[in-house]
Amino acid sequence: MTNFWLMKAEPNSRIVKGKDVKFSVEDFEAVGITSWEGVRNPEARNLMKGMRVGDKVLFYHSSCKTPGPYMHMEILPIEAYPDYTAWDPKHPYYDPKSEEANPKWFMVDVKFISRASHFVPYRLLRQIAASNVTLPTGLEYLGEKDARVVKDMDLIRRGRLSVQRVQPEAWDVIKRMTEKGGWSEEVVKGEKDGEGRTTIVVGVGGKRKRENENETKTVNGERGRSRVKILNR
DNA sequence: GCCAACGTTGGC
DNA sequence: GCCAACGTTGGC
Repeated sequence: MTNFWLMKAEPNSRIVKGKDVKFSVEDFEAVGITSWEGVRNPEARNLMKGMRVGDKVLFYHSSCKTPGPYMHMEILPIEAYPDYTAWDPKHPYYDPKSEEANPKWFMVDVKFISRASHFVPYRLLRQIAASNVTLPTGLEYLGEKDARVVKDMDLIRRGRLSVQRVQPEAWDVIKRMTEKGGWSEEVVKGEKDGEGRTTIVVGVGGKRKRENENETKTVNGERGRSRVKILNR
């Protein structure tokens, strides 16, 4: 049975021990196949150990201007194997506690399959998770159940793990969103208003300039208790 | 740069 | 085994 996952990578340059740890969706597409080294969290490692041939994975852009998942990559026919970068003192991912005789960290190989037609911003997923009744304009093809599925994602509930399990229902929602879109990618951005709340502007069909086709939604800044207020303008 | 969430470390 | 201090993650 196919299982679904999410794995995070950083698309922006960041120098660790003189080496750039950047790995964007463009980098991934260019290289095609890569080992997923550098995971240094026990829970994330254990999840990788449970990955099987053909499992599907969302490739997630993290620590960047517009974070979010891309479709999709696949686990190659090989079990998790020791992450040898942990043994190299000069490597950014060196961990003196991992010995060759008794490796602490493991990795899998993944293959690039395809990029999303519509990139799904994390902020949009948060907005969907926060909207109890009204889904953002342009996303009418999603139902209340879909919103609940998004709300239940580890990505929303926990956030901080770099390898996560994705429920089949959540995979289905993300997949539909990447196929259908309905929002304007360059427009989905968070802005603080005067009261410190985050304002999320969702453009419809890329018509950002036509004011009356847009809605402005204000999400209460408090974590975990988001409320959506529609301020038509 | 800020900071909340959460994991790890180490003294006891 | 407790828990305070500290470090990391990652969206904002």
